[in-house]
Amino acid sequence: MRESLFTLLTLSGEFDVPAVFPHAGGIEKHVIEYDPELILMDIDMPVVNGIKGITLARHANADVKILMFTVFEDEDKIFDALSAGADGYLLKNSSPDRLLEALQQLQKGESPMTPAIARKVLNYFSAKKIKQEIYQLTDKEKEVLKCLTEGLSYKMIAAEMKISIETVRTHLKRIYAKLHVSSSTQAVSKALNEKLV
Amino acid sequence: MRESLFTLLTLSGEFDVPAVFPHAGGIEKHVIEYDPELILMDIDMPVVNGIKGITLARHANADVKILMFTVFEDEDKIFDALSAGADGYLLKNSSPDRLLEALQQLQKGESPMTPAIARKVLNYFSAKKIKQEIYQLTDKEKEVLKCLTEGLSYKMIAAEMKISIETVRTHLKRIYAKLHVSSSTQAVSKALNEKLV
DNA sequence: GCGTTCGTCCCCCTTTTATGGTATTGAATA
DNA sequence: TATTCAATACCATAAAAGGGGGACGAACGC
Repeated sequence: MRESLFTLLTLSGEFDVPAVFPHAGGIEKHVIEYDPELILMDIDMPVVNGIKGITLARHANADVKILMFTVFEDEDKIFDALSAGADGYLLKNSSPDRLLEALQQLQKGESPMTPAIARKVLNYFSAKKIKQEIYQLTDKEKEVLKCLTEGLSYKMIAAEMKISIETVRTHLKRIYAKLHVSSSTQAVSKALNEKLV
Repeated sequence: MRESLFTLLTLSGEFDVPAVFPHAGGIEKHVIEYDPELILMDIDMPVVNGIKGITLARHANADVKILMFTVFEDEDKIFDALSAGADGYLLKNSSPDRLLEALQQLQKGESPMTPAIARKVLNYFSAKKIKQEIYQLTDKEKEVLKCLTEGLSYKMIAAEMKISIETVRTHLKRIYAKLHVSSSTQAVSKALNEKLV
């Protein structure tokens, strides 16, 4: 795989491949030594995996463009890679032309992504509004929950909403019951993770 | 613009364009009437804009695929559109071929995105790790904070980490000081919003 | 060797939350 | 009209969290 990528990129005449490695071990040194513009990174590698590799490479050079080129399309790995600072994410079933195009886009500061990956990323933004309904929170309950996620205490929520603290309590009880939680942190966590507010 | 898109799509022989509208007014009715598989949507339109249009269209048909095709590339509009449930986001400077390809990808359930848009979306994920450093949380503190964001009580965190509850309390005190907060909900809120864990 | 940070643990005391009740009002609705 | 439900409010008690302090060993750097 590494061989054929090296050949592809070199023969394209567009890129110069100064080095190729079987894993991300010592990547910090390598990045400093070769000072590449782009890095093509797999995820599942021995010694140091690609996710960790991103972090390490970023540490050595904050500007180097890193393209994930891997077979993994499970959300965990994608989000881990993107969170670690990957600049693009292409699945290995992409065509050689697409890969070359992606590398050029990276040079322009853009972020090439396989549409299937983009799909998962977008789901992160939209999937929320659906769940919002299933808990059947009333408007007031949502308002209280929103205050809670902003870190307000019962007392502050009461002042903010101009209601008694006892009412805040009552709302919270019902919110907890509806969300099936039993503490403010759980409620905030659920609210933020599922974008209920 | 609408004319030429209609012509392009029709002549491609791949798509059938049942209707074209100058704005998103009455889109719910239109969606129900024509029951389209795909919708190509602009943002800046009179009467009802494209963002609102997404919400309305989704309301009429939760499964219809919506592709934003617009000149806007400011983050607000992008995130509003994606949050509202857009399935893809192409800039109008894309080639006709790219547009046709994008529509086909939509049919497959994928999410075509102009790499420049993807860039902004990715920034959302990675911009965080920067902040993660400024609070200078230690590894243990991060671990405690993570547990807290998962809704665990002090007692449960202590059990989970196999340390005394007093140690948990100490960690929390230091975390609160570093994050400049004074309650668990504030800490969880900050941690989740700024992706500290 | 000395200071610092980290991780660990303990005490005391106050405030806040959580849980379980009960109850009144008004609006919507069957 | 009777019923349901959302929103309001109160009480009591138990549990949890927050804020102040102090202590100690290990690791690290200077």
